[in-house]
Amino acid sequence: MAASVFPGRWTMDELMAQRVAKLELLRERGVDPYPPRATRTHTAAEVTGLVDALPEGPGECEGVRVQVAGRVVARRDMGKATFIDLLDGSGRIQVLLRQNQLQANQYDDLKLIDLGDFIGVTGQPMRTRTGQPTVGAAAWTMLTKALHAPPEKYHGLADGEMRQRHRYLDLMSNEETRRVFTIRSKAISALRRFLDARGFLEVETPILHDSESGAAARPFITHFEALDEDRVLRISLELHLKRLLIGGFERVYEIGRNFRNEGMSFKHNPEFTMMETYEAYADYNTVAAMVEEMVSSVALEVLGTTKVVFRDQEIDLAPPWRRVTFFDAMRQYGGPDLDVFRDRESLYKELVRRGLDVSPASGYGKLADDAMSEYIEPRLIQPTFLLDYPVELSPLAKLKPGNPRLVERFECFVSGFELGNAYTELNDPQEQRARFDVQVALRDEGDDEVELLDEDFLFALEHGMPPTGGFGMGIDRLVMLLTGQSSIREVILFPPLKRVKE
RNA sequence: GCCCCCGUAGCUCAGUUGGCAGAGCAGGCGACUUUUAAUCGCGAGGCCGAAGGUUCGAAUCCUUCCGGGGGUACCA
Repeated sequence: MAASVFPGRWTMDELMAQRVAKLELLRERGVDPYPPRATRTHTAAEVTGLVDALPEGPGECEGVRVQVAGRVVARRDMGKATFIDLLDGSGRIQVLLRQNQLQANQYDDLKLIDLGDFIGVTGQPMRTRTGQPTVGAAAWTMLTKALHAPPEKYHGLADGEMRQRHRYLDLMSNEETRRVFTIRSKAISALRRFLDARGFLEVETPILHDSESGAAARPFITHFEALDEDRVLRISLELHLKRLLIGGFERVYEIGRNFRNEGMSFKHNPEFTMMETYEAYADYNTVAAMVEEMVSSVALEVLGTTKVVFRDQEIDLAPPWRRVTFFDAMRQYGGPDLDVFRDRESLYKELVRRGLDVSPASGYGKLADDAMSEYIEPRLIQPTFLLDYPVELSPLAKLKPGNPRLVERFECFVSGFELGNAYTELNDPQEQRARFDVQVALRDEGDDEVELLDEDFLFALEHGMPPTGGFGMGIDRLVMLLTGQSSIREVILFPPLKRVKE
């Protein structure tokens, strides 16, 4: 019995038809099922607070009248009394509607209320026999009529595709989903407070870039009609933020979306939220101290503890975090000794001998990175700074004094994945140009995972950037850690999905 | 890109070696003035993701496609 209500858009099924009939009945009586505003004097949590102040046992808040509003999420019809659970932004509150306490036809009209509707209720806070905080209703009003039934009330919405495609249904039916995204929001606020309190200035730099820069990744390409030029969506915030240090800002940060046109996995999403910080007169040691304090204090503020559970392992984010060098960790975890395999050819042969699937086009840096991913990364469960990377892997970081093979760089790892990345930033423009040239040469040899030369950035750098410590952190991954979610898609409200084809 | 798994009522899920399509929740009708996954009674609800094929007979077996998940490759 499918009739089209809105041709070309929906097909009305029986359940929807019943709801539309109720809506039309309301309109026939002159009741607007979508009134322009509602008055609310108390949230669900505030009513609960009032009732908690009552003495033990059943009772009422004498002389107190409240107005609450929310979505109808459960309903228990008892004959001449009906219980309705309302959900608002603060939580649930039970409403008790009794026939002899309501005006005129209001009790009979309860049949016009369906699960999923928003209603407002005026009444007296009370505690029931079973101890449940409740609003004893004197009147109710329809605030918004819902035309579709909500998901199953006990199990919620379980289908993974629907949870992502229709996140609002997931949010309205799953408490855990609301918790995850509340924590996400609070964590980002806490990061801002932490950095603001340290004198960092939050800035916004362009998302549309002339060319990809600041990282090695395939970009999304778009077209700028007014200029008739192609642009790429940024893959990194780095080079613009450094320009601001050159301009004289001493501490800046940006929290924003990066876009990398690459694969998706439990820890990769094509658009992801990155936070980068740059601090003048700091180096990677200063940054490491800040990072461990920042992450642990955010956890403490948002969760009340520095201990989190991720993939069945308890992780303590409290400082100090372990520090180990790239070369030492490689030896410790049974990888190739990079002091022995010092050039591309020997390292390549060694990795092949060890059975790693490596590309003959890769440079030394990429090979070292491959070995790191194999031997080190999965082993770093508790928070760890991996220090001092091969120079070939890090064209934007400053050389480590006394060792021309290494740069002052760390990545921090938790639960076997990378959380952040920091450099003592390279500020020698001639050295920077030479490093870019090496990258270009690598690209010419077939390694396409290299950074592009950015002439405008080099011009800026030639004007002088103070000694600087820079840091980047994947916010989505931080939220995964804080919420215990093992898939990045669970911490992104609207992850990308394929179009549904007819 | 490749491999594996999944898709059944609005939602959550059963469905045996191929033999008439099932339950709970939601929704409808009825009973019930302190329930809270309310309870009880009666009815209703389906193109079994789509299209082909095998078969007397397909939700079930085969092929292709669509969508999702997991792995892997690629990728900071």
